[in-house]
Amino acid sequence: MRRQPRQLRSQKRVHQILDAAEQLFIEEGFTVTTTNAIAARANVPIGSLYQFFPDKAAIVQALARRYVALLHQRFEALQTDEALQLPLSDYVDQMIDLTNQFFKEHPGYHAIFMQVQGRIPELETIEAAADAQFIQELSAFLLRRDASQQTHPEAIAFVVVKAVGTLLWLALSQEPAFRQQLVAETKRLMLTYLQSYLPDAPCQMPLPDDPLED
Amino acid sequence: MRRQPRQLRSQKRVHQILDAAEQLFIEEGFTVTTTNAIAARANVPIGSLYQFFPDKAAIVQALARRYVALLHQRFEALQTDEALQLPLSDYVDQMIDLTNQFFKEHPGYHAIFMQVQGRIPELETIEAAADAQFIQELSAFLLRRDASQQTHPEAIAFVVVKAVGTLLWLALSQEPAFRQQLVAETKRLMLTYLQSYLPDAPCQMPLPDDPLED
Amino acid sequence: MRRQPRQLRSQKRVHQILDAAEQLFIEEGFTVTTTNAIAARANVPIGSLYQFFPDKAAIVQALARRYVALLHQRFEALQTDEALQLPLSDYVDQMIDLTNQFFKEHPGYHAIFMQVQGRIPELETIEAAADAQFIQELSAFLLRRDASQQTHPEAIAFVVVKAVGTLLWLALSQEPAFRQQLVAETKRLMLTYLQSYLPDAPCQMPLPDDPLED
Amino acid sequence: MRRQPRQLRSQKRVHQILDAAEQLFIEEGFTVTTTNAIAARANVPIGSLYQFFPDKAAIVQALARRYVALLHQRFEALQTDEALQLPLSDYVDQMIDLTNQFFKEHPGYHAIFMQVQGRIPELETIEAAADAQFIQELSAFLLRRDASQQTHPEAIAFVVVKAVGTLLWLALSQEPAFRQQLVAETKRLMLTYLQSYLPDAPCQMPLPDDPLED
DNA sequence: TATGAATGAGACTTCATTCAT
DNA sequence: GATGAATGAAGTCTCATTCAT
Repeated sequence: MRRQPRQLRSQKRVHQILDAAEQLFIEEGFTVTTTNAIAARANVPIGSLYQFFPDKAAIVQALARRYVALLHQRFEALQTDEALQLPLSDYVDQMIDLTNQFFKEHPGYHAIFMQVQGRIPELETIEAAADAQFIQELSAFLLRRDASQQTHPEAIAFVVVKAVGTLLWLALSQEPAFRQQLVAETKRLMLTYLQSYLPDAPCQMPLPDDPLED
Repeated sequence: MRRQPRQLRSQKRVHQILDAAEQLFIEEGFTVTTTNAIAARANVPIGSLYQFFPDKAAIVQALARRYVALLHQRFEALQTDEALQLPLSDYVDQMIDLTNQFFKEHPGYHAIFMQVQGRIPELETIEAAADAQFIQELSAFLLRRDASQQTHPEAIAFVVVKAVGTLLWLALSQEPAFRQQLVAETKRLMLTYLQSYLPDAPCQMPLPDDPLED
Repeated sequence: MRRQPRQLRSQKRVHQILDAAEQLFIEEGFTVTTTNAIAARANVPIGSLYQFFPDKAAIVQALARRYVALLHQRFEALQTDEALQLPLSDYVDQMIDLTNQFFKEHPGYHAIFMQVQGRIPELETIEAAADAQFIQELSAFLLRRDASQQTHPEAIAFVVVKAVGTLLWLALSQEPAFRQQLVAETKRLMLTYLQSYLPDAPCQMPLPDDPLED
Repeated sequence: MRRQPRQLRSQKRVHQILDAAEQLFIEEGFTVTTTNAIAARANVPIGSLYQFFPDKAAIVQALARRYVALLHQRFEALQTDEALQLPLSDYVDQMIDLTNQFFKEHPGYHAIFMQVQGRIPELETIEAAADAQFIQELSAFLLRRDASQQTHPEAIAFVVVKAVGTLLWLALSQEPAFRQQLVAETKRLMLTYLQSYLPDAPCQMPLPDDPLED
């Protein structure tokens, strides 16, 4: 960002811009969305937009950071000492419900990261950093559950983070009934996988019972 | 396509164009790549390009169809009667090796489908049709292995197809050592998941042994 | 024309081309119509088209000449000795009915001459020559009716030819009822005008009675 | 228009663009004239041109509206109560002189309307509305002069408006001497025609005396 | 500091015409 | 002579960014 917005009005403007950009990126796509369109939707003069953001890329970056901070904040709440006591299936349930909820609330998250693929190096960096943090936390968590055998917790965490992310995101655009099935299957996918590494977990694996979802 | 290339030379030209487009889409991204750049890279006059493709979108579509046909052809070779006799772990190994191999050979596959997200409706259709076919075949295959309990094979197949696709694609851009771990973990992910539905398979799940990779 | 078509098939082709061009110029306009479209509509290879016509302009010119010859041929039939004996009102009636009929049969006539305005010098020449001939014949005809006073028959004939041409052409695209009124008014316009120069004509000028028209 | 030019400089720019377009349309024709050429002639960057006009068609439309407004303004000044007292021949003289003067000053008027025939629907609408207004005013005026017999003043007004428009426009491109004759003949054409509907006017119709013209 | 009109390189696409087959 | 694939100059229009006000 070009200028740190100290005044209240400025901070509001930055938020307006990011919200407008988010909407337009979702509705129209990143490339198609013009900076003038963002400014117009945000009710902010284009000149002011460029006072806060040096270029279009900076807007996506700020948006990405906002997403990452938000998701991370929610995710952290799950990696507590109490969570260590939960049955693995409960932990998986909560993690996936949390992620699913986040995607429902922020459909721009993946949309942006996918569309901008490889065109804004800084974005890759942000994504990589965010992933690294998730993976780091998740693998630490797994080690705390069972430090005995795991030789490569980063790969495991990577698989968990990315598979969950993708499946839940794709589920979003499916018919409601199918989407529920997909969410349930994602949970089962993760549970069976993690169970294979955490043998203390109970072996019974009931068929999913399609719990009601809002 | 505007004109069906009947002569040999024309068919070669169409391939040149698609190859050039593939390279550039991977190197630069879809939006940034210009039709003139594609024509230049293909050593084909821009006018000739437009004789075969009505617009830029048609090029990605042709590329997508080419990918889908190729991948499907390989995939089909796996869904044989003999494959039904294989241990599940061998089947999963082969499926994932095959997909991994395809992605290594055609790094444009996912790149294109991800980048063009939502901007070319026809492309969504092609992707949806391809997915539907994979999912259909995979779920039919799973049913033939064990028709007893499965209530929603489409959701299972969806999860398998999409998770494998994403993880292997992401693995591609990782360091070789880590990539090998990811491929192995993807196999384990799929195997534990499918085993939970096909209980006839043996329960022993050895730790991955990081096989050498080229 | 590049080559005189001697063979029967060639002559047929030239006609096909002109007919196709006529249709397309009327339907789409001169500029928008491509030579390839003309060839396609005429079921003639584009290469053959260019064997007969050196360029697009040559096609319009040939078309123009075809129109002019046809209209002139009809017009000549009116400038006879017997027509000299007719009451002026009958002569005007016939001339206007003839022109109206021609425009109905050949809606491309004016369409082409108006649209190409100033872009093909040769076309101007053709039009000027055609006009000159009409004006010449008409003024000769008027002189034969009454040579006593007329000092500038060319101006009179110009006014007659152009006013009739424009009004009937515009009438073509009006609602049938209004078009009939316009044709009748055009007759009255010409009759009153010519009567003022040919005083032997009867003075009674009945209101038009809207004769039925097909 | 895309943006209403509020500042004085912007309004000047719009006028520059319209003036440049007018010149080029007259000199080269509508289709041949490029938007870049218009911008260059107007000394305005092409981007600025597109700030005011969404596309090439919009430029002709604006031009057409400018013409129509101007001509109508002049024409209105003629349809006064005093004009009702004028001898018909004076009224016709003034109307035709006015139109002739307008065409001399704005040779683009008819040029544009004729060349664009049928390619820009909005232009047809503008022309039709303008014609309707002229015809409406003229027929109202004629009715006020003599309401007794006229059964279809719209057709009469149509004939007057279109015949005068065409003849004076064609006269423009003739040699001066012949042009004067044509203008005089146009007056006579109109006078004899209208006299046949307004019998109170004197019957004497002197031969035109070729008044000097600038 | 705030504004938004101005800028122009460059994208996509067309089509009259040629010429190798 | 007949064909139609090949050609590329040129047209329309966009949009990220600046800078005078």
